[in-house]
Amino acid sequence: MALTDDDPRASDEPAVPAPHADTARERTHIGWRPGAPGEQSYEHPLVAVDVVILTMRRRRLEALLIKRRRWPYEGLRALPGSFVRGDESLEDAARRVLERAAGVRDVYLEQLYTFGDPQRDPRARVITVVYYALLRADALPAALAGSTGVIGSGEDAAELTWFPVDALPPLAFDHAEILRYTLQRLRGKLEYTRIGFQLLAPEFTLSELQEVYEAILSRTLDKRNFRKKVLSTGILEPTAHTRKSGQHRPAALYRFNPHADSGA
Amino acid sequence: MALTDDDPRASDEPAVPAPHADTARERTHIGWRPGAPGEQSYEHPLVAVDVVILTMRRRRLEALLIKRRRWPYEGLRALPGSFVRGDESLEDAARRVLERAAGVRDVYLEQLYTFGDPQRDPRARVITVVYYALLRADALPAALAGSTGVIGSGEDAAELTWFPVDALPPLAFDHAEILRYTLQRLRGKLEYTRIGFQLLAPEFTLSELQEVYEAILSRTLDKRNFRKKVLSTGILEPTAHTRKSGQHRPAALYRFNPHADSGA
DNA sequence: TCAAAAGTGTTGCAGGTACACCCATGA
DNA sequence: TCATGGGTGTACCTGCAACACTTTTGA
Repeated sequence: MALTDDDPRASDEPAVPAPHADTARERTHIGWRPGAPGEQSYEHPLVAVDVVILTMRRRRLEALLIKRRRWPYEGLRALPGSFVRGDESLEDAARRVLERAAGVRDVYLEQLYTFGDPQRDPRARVITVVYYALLRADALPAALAGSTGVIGSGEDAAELTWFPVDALPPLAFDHAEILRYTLQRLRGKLEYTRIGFQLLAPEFTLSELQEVYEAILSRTLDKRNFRKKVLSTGILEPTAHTRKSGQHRPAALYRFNPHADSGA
Repeated sequence: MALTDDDPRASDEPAVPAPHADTARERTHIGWRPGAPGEQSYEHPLVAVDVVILTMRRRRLEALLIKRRRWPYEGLRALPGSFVRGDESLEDAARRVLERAAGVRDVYLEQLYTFGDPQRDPRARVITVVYYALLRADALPAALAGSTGVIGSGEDAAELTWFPVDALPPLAFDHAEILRYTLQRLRGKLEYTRIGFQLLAPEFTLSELQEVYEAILSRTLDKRNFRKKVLSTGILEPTAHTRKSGQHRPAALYRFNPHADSGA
């Protein structure tokens, strides 16, 4: 996790104390009892959500990571996250994280898996329910359009950076495993659902769609077979528009047809 | 959830108090504060695991359910479950539930999904990580070989009953939704993994294997096509044995070959 | 006229589906 | 000899993979 449970847009830390921190606010949190790092003496686990935020940038699939500013794993990158509040659903918590980290709402969001190894967080027993979100690059807020952005300010400023999923930096906690698993799931779902469209603007070229598939599957696809297959499903409808880019032939723009059958 | 966190083989109740119960033991549990039923005033959620325990009985897919003996949903059936202990992983917790409810170890167990609606349990905010387990009917303990068994004794005795998944009784909490989702997942996995074998004894006939597929998919399959397909994958090896049953031709027994490629 | 991406068809193969009859056994 | 489940083969169709050249545009 990375964003606090308490501050609206703020630090990259959940409200679990570092081993020698001992403020009143921190001690109000259950699930942790004073002790050396690594000591296991909790009664009930804490519950967090972490969100793998993915988008297409520069023709690659990239994930949004936050730089940790405290122990443990200080300086490493981590997934944005938060503790789950008492009155919100897990998905609501994930959407809250998503809005704080990426400033977006109404994006594709799906629960991935729940990670609960007792040792996964040296501070406390934290069970994390992981979601992944697919964002359209065209709908990113200006602060995140570049490779690096900052949310919050002053003490609580947190640096957010996009990383290609095939060139990730060292990650905190078990977040490397979580990202591996996310990609595996995404590859599986790509075959029998329509999640690929979630990474594209409402109108897109067939080449752009193919790039999404190639980025997720990390292999190239045959252009003719790809077009044949995707058009034969009937889930695309042509628009009257074209996209001119560079000094070559403009590409026809298509639109996703939500009324076509099957998929998800 | 259904089995307590405290007793080794016991009641169908987690250690969350009924609204007016107020014993010392119950009050030691965090996440709940005194109040009328339905009142939401908790700080941190509790974490439970529930386990969908499935097996093939009488040629049908059946689930093991416990009869609730307390408010809420008294008398209804529920999934066996427990709170997660501080020092055990989620899967360990699921295996503990599995051993208490069904008396089995070393069975196929997989995490399904995490359900966390704030209102899903009227007693407290309980997030449940659901696992599903596939049991071989031939390896069931005697107490569960019949349709109904009892675990624990006296006050804590709990009645466990097998129900066909297509003829379930009214279920407590959101457990009907959980079972629907389990079947959906199982159908999906059946296509591209080998989970079907997890419901069979080490040696089995092709008809038995087909029955497993038909029970999970809830449709009949063509016998010739089914055999052709499953044999062509090379994941079965014939044994020298046959099974005689009734007054007809004995069936050849096959064995799963774990060294064949692909699947899971 | 060149560079760069868009666009387009055919063929072979593998795998899925539909479909009906004989076999081995015990009562 | 009969009833019961075990066991087998062919023909069609669909979907996937391999494969190369022409078109349109702006510079």
